[in-house]
Amino acid sequence: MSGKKRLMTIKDIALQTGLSKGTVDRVLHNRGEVSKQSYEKVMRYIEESGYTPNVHASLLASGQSHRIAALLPNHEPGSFWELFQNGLDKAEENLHGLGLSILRFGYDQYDIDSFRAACDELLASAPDGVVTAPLFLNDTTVLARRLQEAGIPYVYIDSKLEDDGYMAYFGTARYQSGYLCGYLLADDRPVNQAVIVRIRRDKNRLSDPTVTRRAGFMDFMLEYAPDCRISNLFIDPNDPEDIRKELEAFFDAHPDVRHIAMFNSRIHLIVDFIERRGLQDQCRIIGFDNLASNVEALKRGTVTRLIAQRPAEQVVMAIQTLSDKILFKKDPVHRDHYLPMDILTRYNVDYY
Amino acid sequence: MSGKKRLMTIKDIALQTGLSKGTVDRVLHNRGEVSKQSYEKVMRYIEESGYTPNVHASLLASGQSHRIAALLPNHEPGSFWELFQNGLDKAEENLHGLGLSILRFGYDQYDIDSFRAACDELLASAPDGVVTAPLFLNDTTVLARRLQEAGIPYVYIDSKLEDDGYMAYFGTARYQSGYLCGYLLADDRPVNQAVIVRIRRDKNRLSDPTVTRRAGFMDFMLEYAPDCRISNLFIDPNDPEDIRKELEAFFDAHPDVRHIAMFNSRIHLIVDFIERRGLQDQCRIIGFDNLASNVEALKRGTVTRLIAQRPAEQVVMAIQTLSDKILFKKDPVHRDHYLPMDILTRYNVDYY
DNA sequence: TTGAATTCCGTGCACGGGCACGGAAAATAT
DNA sequence: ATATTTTCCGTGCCCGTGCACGGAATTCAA
Repeated sequence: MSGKKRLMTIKDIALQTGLSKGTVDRVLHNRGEVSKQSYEKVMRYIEESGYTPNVHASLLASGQSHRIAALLPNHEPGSFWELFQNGLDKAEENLHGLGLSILRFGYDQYDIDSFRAACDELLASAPDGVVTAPLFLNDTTVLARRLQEAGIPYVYIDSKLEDDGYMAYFGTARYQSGYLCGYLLADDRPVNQAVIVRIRRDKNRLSDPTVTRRAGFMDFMLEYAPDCRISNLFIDPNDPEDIRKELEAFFDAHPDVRHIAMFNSRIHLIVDFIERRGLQDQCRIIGFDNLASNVEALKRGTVTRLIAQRPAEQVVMAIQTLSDKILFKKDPVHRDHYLPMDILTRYNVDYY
Repeated sequence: MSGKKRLMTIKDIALQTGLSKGTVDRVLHNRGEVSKQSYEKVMRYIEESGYTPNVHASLLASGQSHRIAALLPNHEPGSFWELFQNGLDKAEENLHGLGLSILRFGYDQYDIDSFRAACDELLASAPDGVVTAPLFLNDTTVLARRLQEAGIPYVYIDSKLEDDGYMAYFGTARYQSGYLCGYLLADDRPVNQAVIVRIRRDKNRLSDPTVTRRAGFMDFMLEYAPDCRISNLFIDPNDPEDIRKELEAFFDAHPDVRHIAMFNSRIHLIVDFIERRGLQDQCRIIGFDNLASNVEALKRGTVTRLIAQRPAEQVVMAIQTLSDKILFKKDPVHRDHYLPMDILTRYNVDYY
């Protein structure tokens, strides 16, 4: 039922080289206090015998439980960040029993002080690895520097900073996702008018992930439908009445617009209006991210396509990368990982 | 750097219950020779303390290296089955050092004798788990029975048999993928004529994975475009001349057909003809699976959409499931796993 | 030449759990 | 009552690696 092939051990190496396992161990871990000839004898034997240390024994002997910290915005139910929490849950399952646990640190994504507090908490907990999504650019840079100083590996998800110390990044290609959005919106048909619905922002210090998408979108349209008139419509996500009024005003003024795109995860905010006005069968509407409310609208047919970016998978892969590093000292082959942009329709969304 | 929180051990349980670790161990493994009251005392304590055995210690003490067998058709370069081999390679990385290895058994998918020989080889190697894609239905059933008798867990990928013994299945929903194919082909536009390109088969004993897809496709068309005339065109995949002739004859007879679908992975077989005839900009062509040659045609714009079914991921997840079972005795929560049907366009295919 | 510092290396315990062995206590037989 | 079986349980070694400790061999200083 189990393997006949007993793997090579440190003791075997010791026997073969005429040294003790203590010495072999010092060689394996570059811990010095070994003569040059002993060092080379061991190294040579290891090379040609292809010895691999037994992970279980190693972990058992050296490790207690390690901890990975996740620093993400608080996840209101049905929000974008909740999708990431699902990934955390899934990742935790796999870690269970490997002596790894996850510490979660949350903050209010609109309150920079709460973010700073969370950073302090995180550092105080002295984790063995960190996964985070950079929202506050400056303060995340500060955090990154402090993590580097402490020698704690950290992984970015969703978006990344260009500091030089992060171990890996998992996310999607922003520009290309906007380009794709244009492709799906136009869909090989002529488009004369389109509208982009945007969030009205007070100039806070948050990075705006949609600018790059918008750029990709505009470039596609420039190339494919240079004469298309593209309007920008601003709404307040927290004020349904404002949303209704803005949309109403817009569609009264532009009754022929049949193409709508939104570059954040809030496409669900406009479906109510669309359905009430009876536009759902005539409009082509593209949004991002598979929030429950977005998916509902997609299945009803009001939203035409959703572009999703595998948030849970980002988290799972990030944690996987960290645990490889922490437990097995394995470094990732690539640093930047651009995950697929999934195209969701009403007929395949159930399988995501 | 590492955890303060020392996890609970068997010794702790022994101390708390006033028994020895030997007894606790007997309880944990249902090995009998324990009085009812001792058994319950231990069980109760375990319940309320949430004890989890240390996987590493357990594996170190009990296990040598285990092996997982993969039984798949030989993978000619650029073929459908090569995508699965990529998954095997990826899975092998993760297993390295966990005391798990993969044994690969190949066979000629058109030669049932080679399949039988591979089965015998596989069984002779006495693996701890098996992953396979059922092509020869009857003979896979035989294999399944023999594996059950030997107590070896096995996982299906790509498609599954309805025997009761498999541990898990990873694949896509066939019918729905065909339905989706129809949706993408019609794409909210009226369709009067369409053609399905099929492989001319001699009646061999292979299961035909495309029948179910075809059913889904037809049902979609029936609902959405009941008046559409759908032709079936048969080609010999190994005879380029035959392909050319058949297509030519068809399009001479039906010059207005602009919608083409193919339910196997061979859509690349027809792109040559399409491009030579200059139809690429007028046709809507939907195919399956991201073979290199298919992806090329997609990026050139000849193929409109590809529906892919994550073959590598199927393998990775199957092996993951098996190793969880073998190493940690963890059973999968669900048995059947329907993976997403990815919609590939020229603008997102690079990220898969 | 002797003592001290340095370099190098072997021994042995620990990690947490699996499991064989043997022995004490209880139950049954004689 | 003792002998014999059965039931139950504790002890101790093993898995392969990490690492502290102490000691031998060598070098250097005096």
